[in-house]
Amino acid sequence: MNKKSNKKETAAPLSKSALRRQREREQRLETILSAAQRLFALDGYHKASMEKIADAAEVSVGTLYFYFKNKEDLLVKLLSQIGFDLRNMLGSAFVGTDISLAGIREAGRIFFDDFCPNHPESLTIFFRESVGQSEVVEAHRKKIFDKLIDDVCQALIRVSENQGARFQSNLSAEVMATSIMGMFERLAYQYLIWQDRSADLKVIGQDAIDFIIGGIENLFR
Amino acid sequence: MNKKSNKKETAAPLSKSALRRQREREQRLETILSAAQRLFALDGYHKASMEKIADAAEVSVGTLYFYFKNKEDLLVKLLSQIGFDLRNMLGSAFVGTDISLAGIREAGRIFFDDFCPNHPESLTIFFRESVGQSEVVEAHRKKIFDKLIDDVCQALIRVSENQGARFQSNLSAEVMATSIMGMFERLAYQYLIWQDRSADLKVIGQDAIDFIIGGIENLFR
Amino acid sequence: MNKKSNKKETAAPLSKSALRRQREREQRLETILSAAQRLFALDGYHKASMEKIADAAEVSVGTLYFYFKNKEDLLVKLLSQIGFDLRNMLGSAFVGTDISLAGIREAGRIFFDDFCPNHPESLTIFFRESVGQSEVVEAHRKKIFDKLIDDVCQALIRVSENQGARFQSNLSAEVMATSIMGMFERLAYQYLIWQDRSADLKVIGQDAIDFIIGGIENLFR
Amino acid sequence: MNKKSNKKETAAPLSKSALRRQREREQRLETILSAAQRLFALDGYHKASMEKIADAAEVSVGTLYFYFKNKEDLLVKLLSQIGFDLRNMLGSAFVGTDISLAGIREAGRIFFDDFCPNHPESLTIFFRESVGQSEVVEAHRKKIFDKLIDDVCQALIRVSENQGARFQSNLSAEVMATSIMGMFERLAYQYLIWQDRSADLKVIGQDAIDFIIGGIENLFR
DNA sequence: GATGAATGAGGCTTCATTCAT
DNA sequence: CATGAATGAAGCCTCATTCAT
Repeated sequence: MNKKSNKKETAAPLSKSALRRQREREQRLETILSAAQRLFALDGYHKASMEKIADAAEVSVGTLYFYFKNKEDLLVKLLSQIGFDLRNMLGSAFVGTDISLAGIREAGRIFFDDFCPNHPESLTIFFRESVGQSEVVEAHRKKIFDKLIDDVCQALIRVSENQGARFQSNLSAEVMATSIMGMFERLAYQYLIWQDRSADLKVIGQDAIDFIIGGIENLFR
Repeated sequence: MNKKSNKKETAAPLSKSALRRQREREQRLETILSAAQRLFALDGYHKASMEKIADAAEVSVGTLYFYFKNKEDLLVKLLSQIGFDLRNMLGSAFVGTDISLAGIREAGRIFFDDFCPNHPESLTIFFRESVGQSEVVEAHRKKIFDKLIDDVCQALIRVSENQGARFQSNLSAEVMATSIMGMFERLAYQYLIWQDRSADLKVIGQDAIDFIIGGIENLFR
Repeated sequence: MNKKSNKKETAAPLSKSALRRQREREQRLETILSAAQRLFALDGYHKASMEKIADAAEVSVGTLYFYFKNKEDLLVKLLSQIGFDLRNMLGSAFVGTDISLAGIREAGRIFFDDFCPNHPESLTIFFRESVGQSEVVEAHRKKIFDKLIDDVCQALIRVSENQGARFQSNLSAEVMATSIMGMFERLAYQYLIWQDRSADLKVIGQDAIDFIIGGIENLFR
Repeated sequence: MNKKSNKKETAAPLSKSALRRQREREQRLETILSAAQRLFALDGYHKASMEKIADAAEVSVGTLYFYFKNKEDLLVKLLSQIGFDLRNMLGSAFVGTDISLAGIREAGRIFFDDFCPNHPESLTIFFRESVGQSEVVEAHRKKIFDKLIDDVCQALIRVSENQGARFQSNLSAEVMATSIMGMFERLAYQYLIWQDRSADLKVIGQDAIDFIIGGIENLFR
């Protein structure tokens, strides 16, 4: 690739116009990602053509390819953003998990009461539109899942240590964490993507969390 | 090829040749479905072109369209078959669920110990390749999920009645059932589709089931 | 049209490059239509594949679909052009029709002496290749025929008014106009499309016009 | 190899069963032609697949190919039948044409009052569905048109001889005959195929015939 | 004679990607 | 940097025709 080295990049503090340009650049990137997110969620990844996305973002197709290597890259970037948002929201909650499992409770509440109603498109893309699209995308999904699972896992291990309890097997924590992610996933798919029962999501989340708490306690010996 | 037979012995509703033809028809249909399943799981739904499927099934493209309306129909039929198999395996176990929750345990064991190692392609199609492909396919996935969830739900309700217990909310049973399906799904995805840790699946299943049992009991009042 | 409002449009007269681009666009469109006309007339609508047309127009298949929605649209656009040309040629003649029926004579002369020898392909498409291809195309053919018939009809009504004559029935003018179109059509089909007797077309046209004139006068009471 | 055995021709009177078989054969052929006519007129030549025709005729596709060489042959045979019917109806009328032009009048009446309302499908096929389908079909259409035109032509020549009149040019008779066919064609297309104004057809026919009569007389010197 | 499953060439169309302006 | 016209590979699907039973 023929990157023409910009002399000004290496230079000192960015000039005013350079700053503005960078800001504009980031705004435009955001606009595109946002348009893509909307269309992917609405029409599906395949039916959302690059031209439609360009139209929705009010840029030309060429511009799309200036900001993203290809369509797959667009999805991957979107996925990264979603993954970041998810982890951002849930992460801090999990970190606060102690003997009382309050962190787990809080994380569940945040997911069902905050994230689901406010970011249905993100979840649609993460749980539906990015599934089985290509090896690269799958690898990214896996990475995100692994991180989220790991977050939960760490929380569970901390709990067990605090309680002086031991897991049934050395896989238990991981299995539990994975299970919890699976629950979140399918409940969101069922009650948000397939049906729109966002009104019930609070109750659903409550039940789900109680289910989890019980499950966790049962795996301690 | 043992098709030499006495013509004069035919005396039934369907003639011998008609029977044979029907048998051949079903066999061919099975062959195609099987080839499609293999390719969908291996290459992915989109990369598996109708021509490749025809080649794999050793028939012509036209024949594919003689047996199936279009590519989507092929996937739907495959999905129905998978749904049927899944329900068939798990259904009877759930039915045997009583106070002891033995049926739930058994169903989990069957899924992780029997189904997962023996039908990885089916699960790949059900959990990955059929996701987000079209409205029609999604409708079919939903129907299958709904049935499986309902099976679990019925089992849970039976347990609660036997125990004289009550659910926390009137959604509890449904939420638990959905959660259980989500656990199965993600665990299979994680440990069978993304990694191949089928060797660990027994332990994983065990942990998962214990998690479930604990969760259930916690939702009884 | 889904064109995003171009700042340039509102701003000022189109820039030089924009003008050139538009000119090129129209030229290319013309090139494609012309190639399609040639192939439709020569090979027939069905045998003229989009690929052949692309080759003949020296563009790629994709370009065809950039300018036309689909093959049918290509035919429809072609038809519109032909309809426009026909009406343009005949229209002014009919308008000049007075008591002497000179306009009718002139229109006939123009059709047989000018249009037929110079636009045989147009007539082949209008009278042969666009027949019975689809509901949409038929609708367009009907619209063109209706307009042409109406042109003749108006001329006839004007004559009758000038002569103070009345038509036998209130349908008479329409029937005559339709008949005249039918004559033109079949004569062109017979002596231009099926046989190439363009040399005789002058005489044929003369006879046809005399036939018409006599016919018209007989319908006046 | 489609050679019908010649034995029957040379052999003695046909046996009872042979007669029956031949009758059945002809009936079946008629059934197929009738089904094809219906479907061609309704769905169009291309959209009417051989399978649909077979279904409509309640035979198998294979049987279609026993009675007709291919789809084109089916259309050609249909066309021949239609051509025969048309000529049969109009022919005798034209033959009776004398100084009074009564035969012409009668032929017009028969076409508009009898044929049009009773055989709309035949006309749809002759005037629309068989147009521009292939060289072979076009050749057959031309042959039919040529014969019909010739019938009219002979009648016109007879009239001229009876009247001791002469045509303007040596093409005049042919041109007039062709024009008359064109009128019939377009009027049927306009008022029967495109619109259904069969109720007006009587009046339309009357006007058309008067137009013709006037036209003819004008071409005599 | 009749059947209908099987064939496969060929058509239309889509759309991610490129590149000259 | 932005544009959008142009590309062309690749996919799905149709359907006239054949042939073993």
